[in-house]
Amino acid sequence: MSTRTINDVLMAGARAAKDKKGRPPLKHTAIENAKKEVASKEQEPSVETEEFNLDDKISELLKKAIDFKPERAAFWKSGERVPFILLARALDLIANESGRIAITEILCNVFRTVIATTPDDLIHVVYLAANKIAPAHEGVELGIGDASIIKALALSYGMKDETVKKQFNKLGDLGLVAKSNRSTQRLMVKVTPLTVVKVLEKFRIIAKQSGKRSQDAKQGTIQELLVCATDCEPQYLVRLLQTKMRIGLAEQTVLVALGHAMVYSEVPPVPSSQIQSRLEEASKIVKQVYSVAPIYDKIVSALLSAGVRKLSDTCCFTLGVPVGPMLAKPTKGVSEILDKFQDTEFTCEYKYDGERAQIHYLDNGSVEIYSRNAERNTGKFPDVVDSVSRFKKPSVTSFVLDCEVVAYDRQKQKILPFQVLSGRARKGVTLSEIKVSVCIFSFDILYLNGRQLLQEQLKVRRELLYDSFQEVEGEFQFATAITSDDLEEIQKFLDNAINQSCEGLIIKTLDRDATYEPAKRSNNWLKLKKDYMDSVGDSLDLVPIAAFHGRGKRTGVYGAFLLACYDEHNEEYQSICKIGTGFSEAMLEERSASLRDKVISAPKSYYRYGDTLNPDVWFEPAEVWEVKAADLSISPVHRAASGVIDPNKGISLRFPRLLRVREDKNPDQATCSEQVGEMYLAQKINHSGNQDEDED
DNA sequence: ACTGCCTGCCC
DNA sequence: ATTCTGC
DNA sequence: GCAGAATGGGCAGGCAGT
Repeated sequence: MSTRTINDVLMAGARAAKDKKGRPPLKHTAIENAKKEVASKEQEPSVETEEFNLDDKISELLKKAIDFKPERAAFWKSGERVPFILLARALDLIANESGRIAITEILCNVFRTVIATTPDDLIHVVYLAANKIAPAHEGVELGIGDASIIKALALSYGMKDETVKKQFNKLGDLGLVAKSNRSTQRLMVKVTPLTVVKVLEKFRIIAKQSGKRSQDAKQGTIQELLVCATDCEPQYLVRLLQTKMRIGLAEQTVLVALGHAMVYSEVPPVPSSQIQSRLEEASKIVKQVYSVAPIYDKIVSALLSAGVRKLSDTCCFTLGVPVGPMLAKPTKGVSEILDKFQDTEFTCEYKYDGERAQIHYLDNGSVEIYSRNAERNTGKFPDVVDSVSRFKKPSVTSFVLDCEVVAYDRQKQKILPFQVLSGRARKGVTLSEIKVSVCIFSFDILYLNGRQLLQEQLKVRRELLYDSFQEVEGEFQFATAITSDDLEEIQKFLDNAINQSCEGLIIKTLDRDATYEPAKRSNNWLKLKKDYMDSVGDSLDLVPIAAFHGRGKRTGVYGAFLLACYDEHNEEYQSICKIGTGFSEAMLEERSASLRDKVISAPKSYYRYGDTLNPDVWFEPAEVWEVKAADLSISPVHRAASGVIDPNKGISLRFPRLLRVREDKNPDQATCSEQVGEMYLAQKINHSGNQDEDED
């Protein structure tokens, strides 16, 4: 690193054009040339070739796909590495668009340009656009968060950490912090322009850096990138590092744009009469393929060599590679379910409170376990791996099971709370040192003995599941299920589920629209939890006593608040949770405005809270908000009802969200500590064996 | 060796 | 996880 | 209804500082 700096040779003209609209922008040579030159804003580089103006090139990306000509947008020679500035500028264009169609077209034009010039770089552009550095199951992580980026920015721009933090609070985005500080740097030394390959390479280096002084090393690598970054590059480098693009572009749109780009890149061109249907077909194919084969390297190389229509042949489900798990949509009650599944046969299953596990059993006898987010969890569950031989029938030679892994007390034959499961070690676990036993509750099968089952109806899949595996008490069980369309029966089943420490129900069609739809929240699966239902579940009246500055689209208002219950005995407010969801934008504005008048310079002496919380502002106790939660938990940081349940620890809320403001209540009428304690004890989950049946 | 902060990942 | 919002 | 972007509690594990 050290002496390299901003590439003014390349970008001065671009800035001139952007900053001062009246004046014609300067012209420039191609990048190869520019990087050999010593910078001088007025100078016309001496050697060779095509001149271009970056703004003109980039503005090509805004053209409708039909009118877009990749060669007009390209400003590097075919075969040369794609400059990162292409992507950064495209992201900047996308940031100014709100419609998904427009965003998709811009990205599609980027992909087409790369395909037409340097197809070898398409994979890198796709990775960066998707804001990934490797397939999820490979477990490659940057290990960089806001704190590290703040330090790196401070180092790069010669500022104090505190100054960066201040700007972060004001601007609500570290990318914008980078942007605003970059422009003050005008160092006149040559620099190598960033390429997409280089950026992705550095990101992967950051991921690999570990061990002693690795934080410094990572920050050094970030600095190397920032030093080479010009124009809007620092902003988007930082956003990529944060894994928060905040421009309305994410994976689904990348997949669509990629599919579209392949259609437009076909030779000979697709006749315009067919374009529309081919675009829809292509995006559908790419999305579908990605959901069963989430490896961009394979997809992109298959696309480039055989085209989008052959993608499904070349690139399909593989044992050992995680499939996107099917998800469910929230519903507010049994009647909504009957409504949605009117004339369709459906089944209800317990929704277990554990973690999703997709278990792959390969023909060679090896096992892989993947999380809901496609992380490889095999090393965390050696006990599950070990039990495969006990729960699979001998005829089974390969499978993929969809399950929930739940902490389980084998003595009492009872499900244990989620918090117990999360206490398990995660890396390099060996059978002998396991402290928390688990039971697998299986509810679906996606693959069996060489046969893919995704396209089969649930009725068929479930038969195969029941036939091919055997329950082993406390180790492997089938999810409890009933098939009924009777409202009361389902209601009762839901109550049973709750009584047996489950979260609620999952409801699924059996015959129609009952294929396995990877990674989609389809209407086929619904979830029903008590706390989704109006006037059911735990709701509390709590007092906002502090807040945190909002980020991104919440810049300028508070993004989250610290809530407290009231302890009448000690006349103090005890923190119980933070809250940041459930607010409409208008409501958040209102509450932020209202509470800004209640800001105090230090927390009240009668506030009890974890000292690691560190809110940005404290408030006078002034308002009462009704908040809903799924559960109450023993908290390591919050202080609510401290001493009531646990001598030292307080209670907190799981999944807190705002319901409404209680204009009718004063802060001292908030839910009190005793009530919080009672609510905690009332949870079925705490009845650890000695209480069989309560009420009705 | 202990502790606290940070990050990623479960929900 | 939950929730809201623009398209 | 999709896709994206705000935000929650809480845990283990890695690293830095003492």
